[in-house]
Amino acid sequence: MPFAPVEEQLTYLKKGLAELIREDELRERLAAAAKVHRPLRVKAGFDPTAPDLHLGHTVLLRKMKHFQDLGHRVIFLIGDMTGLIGDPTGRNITRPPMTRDEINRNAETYRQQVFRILDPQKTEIRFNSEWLEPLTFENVVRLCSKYTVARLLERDDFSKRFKEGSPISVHELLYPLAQGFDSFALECDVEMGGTDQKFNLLVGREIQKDYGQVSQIIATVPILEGLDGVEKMSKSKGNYIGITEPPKVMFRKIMQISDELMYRYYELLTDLQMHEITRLRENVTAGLRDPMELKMELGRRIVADFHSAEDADAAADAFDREVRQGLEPADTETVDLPPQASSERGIRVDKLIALVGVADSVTDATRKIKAGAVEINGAVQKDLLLTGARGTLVIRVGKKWKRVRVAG
RNA sequence: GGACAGGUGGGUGAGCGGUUAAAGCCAACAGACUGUAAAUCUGUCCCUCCUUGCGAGGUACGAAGGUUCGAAUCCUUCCCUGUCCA
Repeated sequence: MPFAPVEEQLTYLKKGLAELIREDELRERLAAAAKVHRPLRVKAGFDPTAPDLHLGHTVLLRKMKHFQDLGHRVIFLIGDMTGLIGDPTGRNITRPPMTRDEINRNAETYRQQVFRILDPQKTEIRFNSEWLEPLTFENVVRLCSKYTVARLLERDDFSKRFKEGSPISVHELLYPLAQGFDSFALECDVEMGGTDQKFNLLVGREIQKDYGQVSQIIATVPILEGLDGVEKMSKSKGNYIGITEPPKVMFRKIMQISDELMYRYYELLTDLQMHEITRLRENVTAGLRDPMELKMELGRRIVADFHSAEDADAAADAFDREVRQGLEPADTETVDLPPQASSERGIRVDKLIALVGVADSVTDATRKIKAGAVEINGAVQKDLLLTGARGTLVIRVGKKWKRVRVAG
C-alpha cells in the first residue's frame, strides 16, 4: 500500500498532539520511509502490572491508531523488565518481580483490550525483558555511563523530590535509561507517550544517538483528566472509566463529569473536530443546547466505541430511569435471604444489607439505617429489625439496589 | 562510621502519659437541593455483638519488647526515611 503524501500524513498525525519533537525530522523520516516503502516503527510502552486500560490510555491508543491508519507499524511494548522499577512517580518501591505466567496473562489481557482500538495486523507486541534481561552488568554500566546524574535530576519529578528531601532510589534513575535502551533495541522511529513521559522519551533520543542510531521523534499526547476534572485519570485514584466496564457504568461515570470537563472529553476521546466542539460550547452558552443532552450524547459515543450502539442506547435509557427518575434498575440482582440475617424476632436489616453487599460492613449498615439511607419496598427503613416480611424485598441504599427473596 | 530529625487512619496532618477510635483539611459514602453535572447545606466515615445505648467488647498510631493503675505519647532494641559530617 502506498503511503499518503507526506504533508497529508503530517497534518493527520499532528491533530490532537500535545507536542511533536521535532516536526521537520518527522517530515524527513516520512519522506524517506515513503521512498523505500518502509513503514515507520512507532513505539509506546505500557506497564505490565496494570492491564486494565481506561479512557486515559485510549487518548494515546487512538493516536497510535492514526499512525496505523497511514500504514505505519505500531509497537506495543510491555515493560515487564522496567516494571520492576515502576515509573518513578514518587513511590519509592521496587515491585516484586512478576512471574512469566503473570506477565503472559497480563499481556493477554492487553491484547484483548488494545485491539478494540489498534489494528492487530499492524501491531507488534513486545516485552522489554527480551533485551534487558540478557544485558550483562558490564552493559548496564556502559549504558549508565552515557548519561549524567545532573541530567537525570533535571526530570521534574526527581528534582522536586530531591529538593524537598524525599527519597529517590538509585534504581529509579535507571528507568529513563532502560526506556531509552528499548528505543535503541527496537530501532524506533517514533516514540509516543503522555506529556508526562516527555523526559523519558527525550532520554531515548540521546541514548539512541550514543549508540549510533538516528534519534527517534517523540510525539506526546495530552493527559486526560479523571472524573474529578483535576487529577489525571488513573486507576489508583479511582477517577477512571475502564474500557471494559459495562455500558451502564461507563455511561453513568461520563454523566458524572462536570460540564466543563465534557468538552475536554469530546476533544480527546471522540473524532469530532475542534471547531465543532467549540460550536457546541457556544450553543450551550447561548442557551440553544442543553448541556445534559450533550453529555448524554458524549456518553453514547463513548459507550458505542467500546461496546455497541445498542448498548449505548440501553445505557442511556437506564440512566434516565435510574438516575433521573430514581427508579429501580431493570437488572437488579435477586438473592436469597442469607440465613445469618434472620433471628427469631425477624430480619436483622443491618446484617442483611451488609451480607448482601449494599453496605460495607454491619457497622456501616447500622449507620446507614439510622441515617435514613435505607429503603425497603419504597419505604424508609429506620428500624434494625424487620418483621412480617414475605415475598421479595426491594432494598435500596443510595444508588445500590438489591432484591432479596424471603422464604415463606 | 558519626550527629541530628522523622515514621500517625484512603491521602495530608495535629496530638507528645489518662477526658484520644485519635483535631482540621481532602477524598469517600449517605441525605437535602438540582429533570446531567458542578456548587451549596447536613450527617457519616476501623470491626463485631446485642437489650440500638452519648451501650459492650475487640483491633489500631513502623516492628518487637519494657516502664506505668493507664502509652500514639516515656525507655530499649530493631527496621525504614531525610539532612549534615566523614
